[in-house]
Amino acid sequence: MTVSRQRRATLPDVAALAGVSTAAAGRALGGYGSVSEEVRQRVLNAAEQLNYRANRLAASVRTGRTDTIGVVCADIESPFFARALRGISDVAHKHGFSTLVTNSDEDLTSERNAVQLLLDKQVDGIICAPADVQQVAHLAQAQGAGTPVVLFDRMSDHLDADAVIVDGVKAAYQAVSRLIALGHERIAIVAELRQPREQDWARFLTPAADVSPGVLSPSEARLLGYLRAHWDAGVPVRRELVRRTGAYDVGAAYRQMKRVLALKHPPTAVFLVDNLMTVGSYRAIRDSGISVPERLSVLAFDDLDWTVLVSPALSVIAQPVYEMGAEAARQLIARIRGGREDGPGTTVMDVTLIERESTAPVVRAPGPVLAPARAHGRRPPAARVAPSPSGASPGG
Amino acid sequence: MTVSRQRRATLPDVAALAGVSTAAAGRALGGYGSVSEEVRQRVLNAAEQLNYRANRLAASVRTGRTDTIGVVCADIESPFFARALRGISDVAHKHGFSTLVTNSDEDLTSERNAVQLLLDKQVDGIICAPADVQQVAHLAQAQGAGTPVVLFDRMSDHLDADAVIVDGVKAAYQAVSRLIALGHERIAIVAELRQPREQDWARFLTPAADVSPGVLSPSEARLLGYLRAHWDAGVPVRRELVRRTGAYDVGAAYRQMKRVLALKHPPTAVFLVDNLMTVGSYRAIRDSGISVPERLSVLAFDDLDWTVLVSPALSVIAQPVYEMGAEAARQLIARIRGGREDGPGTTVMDVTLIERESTAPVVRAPGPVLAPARAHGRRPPAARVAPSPSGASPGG
DNA sequence: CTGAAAGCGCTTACAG
DNA sequence: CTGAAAGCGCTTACAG
Repeated sequence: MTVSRQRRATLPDVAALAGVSTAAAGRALGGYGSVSEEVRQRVLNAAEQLNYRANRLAASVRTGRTDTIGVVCADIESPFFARALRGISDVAHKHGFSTLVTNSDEDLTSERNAVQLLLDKQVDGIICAPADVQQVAHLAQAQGAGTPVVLFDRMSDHLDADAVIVDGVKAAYQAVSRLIALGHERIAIVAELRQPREQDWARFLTPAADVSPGVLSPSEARLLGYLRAHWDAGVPVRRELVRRTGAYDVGAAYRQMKRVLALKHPPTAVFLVDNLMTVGSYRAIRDSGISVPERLSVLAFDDLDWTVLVSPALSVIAQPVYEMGAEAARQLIARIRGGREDGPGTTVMDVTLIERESTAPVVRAPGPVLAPARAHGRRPPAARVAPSPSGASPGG
Repeated sequence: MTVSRQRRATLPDVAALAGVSTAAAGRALGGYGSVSEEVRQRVLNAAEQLNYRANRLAASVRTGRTDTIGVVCADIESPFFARALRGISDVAHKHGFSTLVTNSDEDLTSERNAVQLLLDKQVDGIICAPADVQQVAHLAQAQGAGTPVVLFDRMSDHLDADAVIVDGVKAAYQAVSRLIALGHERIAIVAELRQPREQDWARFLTPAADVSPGVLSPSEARLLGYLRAHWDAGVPVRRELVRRTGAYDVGAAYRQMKRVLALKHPPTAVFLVDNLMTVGSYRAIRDSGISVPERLSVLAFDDLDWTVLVSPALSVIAQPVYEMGAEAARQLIARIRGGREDGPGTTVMDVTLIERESTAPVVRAPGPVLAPARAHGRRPPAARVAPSPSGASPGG
């Protein structure tokens, strides 16, 4: 079954049928310049008859605008970016822009290629969640060539651009402080922390250190908040409770969580730093048969579909993900339109700590912490005890 | 801080610097036609010096190709489409195509606009999950204008196009038959079923009816499989157990599930037809405090991150989502490249029934089915009993 | 292999 | 308001 591919009608076709010049036809259809009502009607009729649709590419070549926003996600499959994307595209559409979405998979080379592709396709501006906050020369170059850039979820000291973020340090600080207030002193953290940067951790360990958020990846920021919450509460940080996966990888999170639970002195609480870490770690917790929150309090970054479906429901730090995307789009469009005279700025959005059922006051563990797998959630709840007054960690 | 926007170098700029014609420069950089090695080098050097990047838009205007695939998702936020999108874009990139992603939100008007936008942007082909399998004239028109279309997740008798789908009738039949084999006779189903089509259901109710999959939406296909499994097993279909939400809406699924659980003769099993229905319904089940699988077996369509995180782990019908996306992209690219002589065809992918912990043999319910909310998962497991030999539904 | 010219389908000054 | 012409930045026949 062969479909006859009749050539698409072009502007000259319409103009000829309407008996006017191409220029007039373009003006009538494109909403620029001025035309008499009579010509407009003739052209509109002709266009309809020919089923005419303007070739936006051709127009873009001429005008230099594409009415398109390029987006570089770090992981398009994660609920975080999926939701943010919706915020971005809702705002974009409202303003007559479409979005061209790419994915870096947290890989710098992929990100550079993605940015290049967007630039080649002449997007009017770029929203990017940079894979590496230290390596952003390609973004600076885009800016230099006249394509505005808005950073999303991560900011960088090496780029003078608008950014829409959450204060990861503060959010983690709030989360971990809450756990400490519940009496926990052995709090594990599972985080990506791609770059080891152990030397920087040492620097972070100096309470007075002034660390710019623009040199921290999201997971580093959250680690810093974790550390600061400990210092401020006078709770020592246990190195073995800080678990680095090295990548945004569910399996790695699973393994790190398993490992930390198998310690002679296991944690009584855990802070999971993003949704991938949460999925992997939570699976490990479930497989280990540890009862939550009796033996282990769990607090996770990012609210997800399923956080209320598990038993007990997960306590979380919720980010305003949709709104973050929407705001990034708004800022970018303002730059594209040239309506902003001010220099680049950073917009910090607020998070919300939602306490559900997975966090509870610490309880003295009398026996072994491991229980048979699958028994999880079927045992009677352990008696809840007030936080132990002393700061001593439970005896081995 | 003003960034100096120096004009981007163009092909004539490069040609001038290299001391050759624009045509030669284009050939050297574009990989078409032939150039001497010496010219190539001079041009490459010049391009590098000027930081030249070809304007792909301009090239597209000339060639009529954009190396871009348009995608119309029904819900970009759902894990199903997010994963499929990855399959699509992985294959697309491998073949030198990028993707332009739009979203219909299951709305026909949005879909028409999206398709129009993609066409205006001159995409080389379109992958679409049509919101309405009956209303696809806009897609036929795209095909007529020479833009190939591949249907994804849903096929239509009204469009002669390639399609990549799962056999929803068969998959649901398999799922529900399994529940029946476990002794369940009161099996609820929660499904979108936007159009009431009650008259068609009546037709479906005739076992012999030959229903073409191309006239069914995914949820209708799954309903049909549900019905057929009942007939073939000689189990009567209870109208009150067929719950229609009318939209892909988590809240509506929650309400329908609540309602069916509140029936005097509640179901002993439930089949959840897609991931949104599952999230909403599962929340209702949890809030109702019904113990799974003791009082209610749960079987859901689509495997998700969290299906193994809840207690008990959910039994599911898993679709090969990534592979479905990849295959759709492969087929579309083959059409674009013109390498296919055969007519359009439908590719049906296999699903897998994964039995985990949420499905079990039916048990006679001695007392009331409702238990206090939140008690869920904390009670000792009910004794498991073999399926009752008679087909009688439990007494009220 | 190479270049001058035309052309893709639009929009934009520029006269009238 | 209207049209003839030039131009956006490429690629494509067409001669040489």
